[in-house]
Amino acid sequence: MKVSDVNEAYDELAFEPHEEELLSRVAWHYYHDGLTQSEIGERLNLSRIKVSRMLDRGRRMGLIHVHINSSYGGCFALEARLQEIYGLDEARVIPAQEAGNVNDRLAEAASQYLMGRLKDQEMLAVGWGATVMGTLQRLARTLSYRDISLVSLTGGVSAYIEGVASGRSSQNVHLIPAPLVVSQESIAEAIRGERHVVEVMSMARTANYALVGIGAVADEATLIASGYASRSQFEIFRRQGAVGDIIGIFYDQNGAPLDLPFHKMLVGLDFEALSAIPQVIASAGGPKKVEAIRAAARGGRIDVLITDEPTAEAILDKDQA
Amino acid sequence: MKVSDVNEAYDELAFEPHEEELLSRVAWHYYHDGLTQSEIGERLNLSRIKVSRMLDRGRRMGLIHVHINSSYGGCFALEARLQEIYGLDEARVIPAQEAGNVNDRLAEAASQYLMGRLKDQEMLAVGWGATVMGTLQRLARTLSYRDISLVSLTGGVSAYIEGVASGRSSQNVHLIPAPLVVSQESIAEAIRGERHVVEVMSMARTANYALVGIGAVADEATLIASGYASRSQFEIFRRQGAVGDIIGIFYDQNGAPLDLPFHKMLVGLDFEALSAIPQVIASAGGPKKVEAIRAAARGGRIDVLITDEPTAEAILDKDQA
DNA sequence: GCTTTCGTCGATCATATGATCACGATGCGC
DNA sequence: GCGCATCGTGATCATATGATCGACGAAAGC
Repeated sequence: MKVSDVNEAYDELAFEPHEEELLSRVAWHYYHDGLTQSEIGERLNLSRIKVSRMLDRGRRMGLIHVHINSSYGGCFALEARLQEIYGLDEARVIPAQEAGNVNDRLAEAASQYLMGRLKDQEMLAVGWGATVMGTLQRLARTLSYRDISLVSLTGGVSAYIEGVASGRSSQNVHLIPAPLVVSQESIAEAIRGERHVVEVMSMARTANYALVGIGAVADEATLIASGYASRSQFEIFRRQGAVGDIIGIFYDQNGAPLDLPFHKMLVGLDFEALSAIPQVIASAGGPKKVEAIRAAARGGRIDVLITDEPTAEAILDKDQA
Repeated sequence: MKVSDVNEAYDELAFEPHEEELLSRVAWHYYHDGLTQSEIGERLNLSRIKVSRMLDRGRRMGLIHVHINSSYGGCFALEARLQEIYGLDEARVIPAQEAGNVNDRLAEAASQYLMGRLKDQEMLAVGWGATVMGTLQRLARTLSYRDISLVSLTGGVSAYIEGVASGRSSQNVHLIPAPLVVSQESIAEAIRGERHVVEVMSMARTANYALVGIGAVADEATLIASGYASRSQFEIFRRQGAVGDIIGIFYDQNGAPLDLPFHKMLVGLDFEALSAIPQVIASAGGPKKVEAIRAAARGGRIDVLITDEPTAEAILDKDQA
């Protein structure tokens, strides 16, 4: 009775500034002093439930702001927007940072992500690319302790996967024993018809996860550096509307695969098969890849994107319109 | 089994940057997205209890910072320090603000404080001063609805309390029917011996709260403005070490009352009687009063201090040494 | 090499929190 | 002036949280 009287009188005269003071005081006690809501209520002659409601209002009105004191802080908002706009299962954005190679840090992030996600008995299909290689190297230690199978999505993977797989029972590693690209369509067809290749490829279709890189249609592309394609080919691809590639398959700005002779010379899965894998994880970053990543995301080519902060911002900027 | 395996592998490679990322992510989900700890645990393959511990660590390490978006935000830290340093029961600091008279805002804060604190059947003793008057005016509406008794600590109060008390049953208001100061010691003694005065003063001793102002020993003092004292008297008080007054009693920088002839001409309670009241609430602010407030607080003359932000800062600055 | 100590883990339980409900007051429109 | 709607309140209960405990595993020391 007394208490309610007090509160009545209190509220009767409660105008805005006082309201704000009380709210701030409650918030201060709660967040700064670490008092419980009951303790605050006792002190300020408020019911516990009222304190709870005030805190709720304070949070919703933005009076109480929680800042995460970390370079990652700003990244999570980007992740949320990437997930929402492109319908991704998950996005990981690593903070901008001068020190350190971006690709190394992306590989690190990708391996962290996979380590937390891979369960025993599961199978990981890997594509082709520099970031994928880096990720696998970092994953090697974990994989060797665990019952995880590796399978390649394309040819040309053996070059870097063998070192990674060394020391572990080879029965869990299944590679397509061929290059990524061959010189003639007929040869590609022949290789794709090989029993062992067929087996590996059908196994790849059963993988739980696919880890792929995203390539830009730029002269610095790994495909060119490694001799699988030439600059003039890239120039042609670009004129046909190519903005990027995943496992050697070039796609347009909507993420739709192009109809290129080059694709017929690839040894590996096609987009349809790739999409059938439950979760396609792409790790890529850098200014040149912005358009390639955006198109892949828009086209639903990937389920999980791991990139860096400036790239994420650039991608989202383009979709503001 | 599987989950623990994952966690083991996870932690095995857990080095600092990854640690920070995970912590930030947990904090983001918790504070920004409003997920429960269990939900976060599911998503990130962590046990609920571990999420709880990470949040705890994040808070203690300062990774998670809660900001209260209000001008009051900075005041609470000052309040806490005032309470700690001077052993006050409570301190209230109102934010710095250009608009509005400081004394009005102090009176407002004091009345808010009292409204929240006064219970039915309780008695409030009031001293003399401009801020006290303002506070009572604001309290009037509340008091008239409630069973709160008013009593004066000194003479001279009737001048402003009558308007406040108008309309309510006078039986709850007990004033000393005399001026604050008289011209001769003998007159003061005579008044203090009057039956009615004795009664009111003994009633004042039983009050639950005392509300007083703090006066500076400066030419602008209300005591001078109202003709109770002269500038030359103040000059003498100052030379004797006076830094301020409460209910007409001047004290030195340690809050100890001085032995002045002036005190013998006062009609009201002395410091000893004042201190016997459970809670002495002082409301005062402004640059001139810094030293007066500080001395009163140091000397334990008051239990609750209501002041403004710049004054609180100035007071505390002086005690940094 | 074995033990000891430390730190971390998850299980359990007490507590803190917030969702829901029903009530009473206030203010509005008829 | 009288319902009616709306809001804010506290009571009750389900859930979320964090404190405590024992156990395990890793690193350090004998």
